[in-house]
Amino acid sequence: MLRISKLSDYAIVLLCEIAKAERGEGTTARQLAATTQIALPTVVKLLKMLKEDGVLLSMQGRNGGYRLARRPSETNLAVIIEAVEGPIALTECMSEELDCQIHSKCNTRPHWVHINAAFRQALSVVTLNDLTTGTMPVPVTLGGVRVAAL
Amino acid sequence: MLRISKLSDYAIVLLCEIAKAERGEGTTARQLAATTQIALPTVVKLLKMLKEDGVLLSMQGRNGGYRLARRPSETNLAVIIEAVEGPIALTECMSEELDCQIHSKCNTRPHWVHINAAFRQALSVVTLNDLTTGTMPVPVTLGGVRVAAL
DNA sequence: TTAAACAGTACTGAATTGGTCCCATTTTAC
DNA sequence: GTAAAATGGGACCAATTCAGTACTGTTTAA
Ligand code: FES
Ligand code: FES
Repeated sequence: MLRISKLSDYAIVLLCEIAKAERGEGTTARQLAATTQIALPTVVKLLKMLKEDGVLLSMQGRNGGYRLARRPSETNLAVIIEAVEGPIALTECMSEELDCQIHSKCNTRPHWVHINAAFRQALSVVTLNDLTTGTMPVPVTLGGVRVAAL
Repeated sequence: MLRISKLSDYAIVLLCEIAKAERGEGTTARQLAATTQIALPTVVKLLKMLKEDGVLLSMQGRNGGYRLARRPSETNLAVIIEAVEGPIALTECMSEELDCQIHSKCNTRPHWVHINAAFRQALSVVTLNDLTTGTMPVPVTLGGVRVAAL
């Protein structure tokens, strides 16, 4: 099927919510669970991951909570998805130094490197700011031909 | 992890092999299993899928086998992957008409449509011909900035 | 001192994926 | 005419990955 995981999807929703609340102050896991309808344990798990990867900052203790580590305009989808799912590597041989005996003399690898980069770039141009304010997508061209559908 | 499935990877390998053998004539599942080292039942399964989606033509009977339905230069990665994994839909709501209650007022959808299109395009510019002859990737630009890494 | 928050880790059940098996049908060689 | 070699079409099982839960500890401020 080739889709991003549910957890990544949730993470994006959570971060949008945090970005909105940012006008005031930090947000707690409990509040986020309430407003997004995502189960609290799941919210907690995701916020931990995002913190770990430097997307969020956390404050412990009584009046603690989470805040964005960077501005909404500097927090993009590629970073978010990588925080939840790990590095974007469309094929096995892109992430690990595997043997790859099947591809006899690998003509395919350079193409995958390229596809991988294009995909990551497409993700990275979309920021939290775009998602919360409704900015339109950046035009994309491939081989000189405009791509962006719709 | 966000990667294409092993089966898609195998399918690409198989098709490269068929494309190479095409100089002569069609190829059988048994031959492909032998040359690619992929287990015969798996090869059979994949060839069926590719046939079903119109990527391959099949001939039954004693001297039967498989051939490409179109020229190598007209058979691209997007089509191959879609034959094996189904339509490219990075988020759930892109394929099914689901309710999507979580995203309050969906600002995200247009961006996903865009990312999806960019990704599919990146896949579709790579053809079997490129993979077997070692053509270099087409340049990609995003918002005017050249992307293609390496 | 206590309550509310994050930190870390381990575990379980569900869903998807990868891989196998079986039998039917078609075609050709002998 | 018959047997062999190929595809056609299911159903099926095993292994991995993913999603979700639970528990226990640490920090901070009222
Ligand atoms: S896929 Fe890794 S070398 Fe070909
Ligand atoms: S993701 Fe489907 S409408 Fe937002």
